[in-house]
Amino acid sequence: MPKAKFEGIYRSIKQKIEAQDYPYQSLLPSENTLIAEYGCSRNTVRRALAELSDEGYIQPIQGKGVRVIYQPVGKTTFIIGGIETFQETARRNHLHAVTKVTRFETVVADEKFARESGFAPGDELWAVERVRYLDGKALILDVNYFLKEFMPGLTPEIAARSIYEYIENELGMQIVTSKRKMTVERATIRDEQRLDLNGYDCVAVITNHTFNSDGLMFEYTRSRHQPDYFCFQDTATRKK
Amino acid sequence: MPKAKFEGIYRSIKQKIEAQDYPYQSLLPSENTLIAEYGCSRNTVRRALAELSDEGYIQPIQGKGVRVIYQPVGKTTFIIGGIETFQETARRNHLHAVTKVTRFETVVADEKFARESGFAPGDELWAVERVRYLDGKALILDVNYFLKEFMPGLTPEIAARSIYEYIENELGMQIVTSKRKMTVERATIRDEQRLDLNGYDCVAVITNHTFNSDGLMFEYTRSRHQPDYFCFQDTATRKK
DNA sequence: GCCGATTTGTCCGTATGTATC
DNA sequence: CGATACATACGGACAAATCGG
Repeated sequence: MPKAKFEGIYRSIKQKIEAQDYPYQSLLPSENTLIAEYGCSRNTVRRALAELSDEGYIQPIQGKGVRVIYQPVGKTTFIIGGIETFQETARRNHLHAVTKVTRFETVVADEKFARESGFAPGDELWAVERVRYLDGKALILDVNYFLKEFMPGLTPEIAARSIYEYIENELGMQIVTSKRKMTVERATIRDEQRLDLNGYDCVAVITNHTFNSDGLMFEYTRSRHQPDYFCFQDTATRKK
Repeated sequence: MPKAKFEGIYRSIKQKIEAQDYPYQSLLPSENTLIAEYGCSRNTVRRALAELSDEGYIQPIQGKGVRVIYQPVGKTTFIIGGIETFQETARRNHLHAVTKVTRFETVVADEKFARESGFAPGDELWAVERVRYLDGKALILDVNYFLKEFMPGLTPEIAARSIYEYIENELGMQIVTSKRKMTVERATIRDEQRLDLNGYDCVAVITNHTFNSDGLMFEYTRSRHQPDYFCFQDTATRKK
């Protein structure tokens, strides 16, 4: 059940677009029509539309209407967008997921690592290395660093299950913002040892800074992906 | 000069954050303070803040304030984010850019290509292949398809300069939304012929669907990047 | 633990500007 | 030119979260 009104409207319209009830290239009902339909103010409708516009579902055209630009994606694509846990991603793609913890220890950030990661020198961190398997193939090598102070009770067993679930359900901490960088790097010896590289000499690397609901960075992660199952989606809008 | 009021406020605050006038981890002045400072309504301030939040500059905390989570990026990073022309990217990174057109012809979308690209079967398209050089190294192989009907006057000379400039300045057409997919693919024979791969056997591939201000898809592009200078940035916020 | 002040989150109604047809 | 549709802006109201006394 959506808490906010605009969210319900957002979901309703989104669903109709995905069901192609509002088909690709068609114009949505006008804002005034939607106001009448949902019994709300103009601002509330516009808020829902803004969200859909951000996600690349629609594009408003001043004086004309709101065009649907959503097209259903091919079912084979493996999407790593938004902030999603490994488990969520696996489930959505109907794949069997296994996680193996290959390192679990405490480290202290030195000057150099602080600059790289964004932590402060002297911060005590959990260093966790995990290999992710999908359908028996080792595809992702994750190296996470967590501020120890925020999760003193972390264990290898939790790391093998889902750290995010632990953070959100056990600790009641909310993950809000995630800043990511995507690059391609040559595979290291360690990549070759840990991953099924399938002949590739490169990996896709996602570097991640995660902030909790207090605006504090508590996680720094580098994920190294075997290229076959890696896909990253994005929508950008150009500033006027 | 910003047309809209909220945009001026957005830029002002953004600048202060980048100058670390509002430093990392600090709280912004409260909305009421900003209202007084900029002489505007609450909605207008909030609109500016929403934009900054989307871009990962700030994170609002209900009941507490708005935390700055922006940290200046290292100067070596080469960012290909937003919708930016090749020239804009080169200029921002102080690199000398050259473009060579290696293919320029008309094609008609068949059934298969229509499914891949999102064009309609039978659409007449410009097919343009270009190699991008930065500081003398061939780093990017672009293959663009444009709806011919929208740009009948396209020439190889324009393609060698800047097609986006032509579209926006000459044709007065506005580019609004761009949907992108990022993957990593094994380098092809053609990649090896055209690019300075520096020993890599992979390329980063960005697949792009571009919509104009009428919400019509008029461009489909696949850009193949040599890994060394490739970086893609993104900010995600988790839904409640 | 409670209360009140502060701060952000949501929603409403209205007015005016601008682009399209 | 007028009607319609989206864009911007204002002001007000109440809810929800935080924090200090």
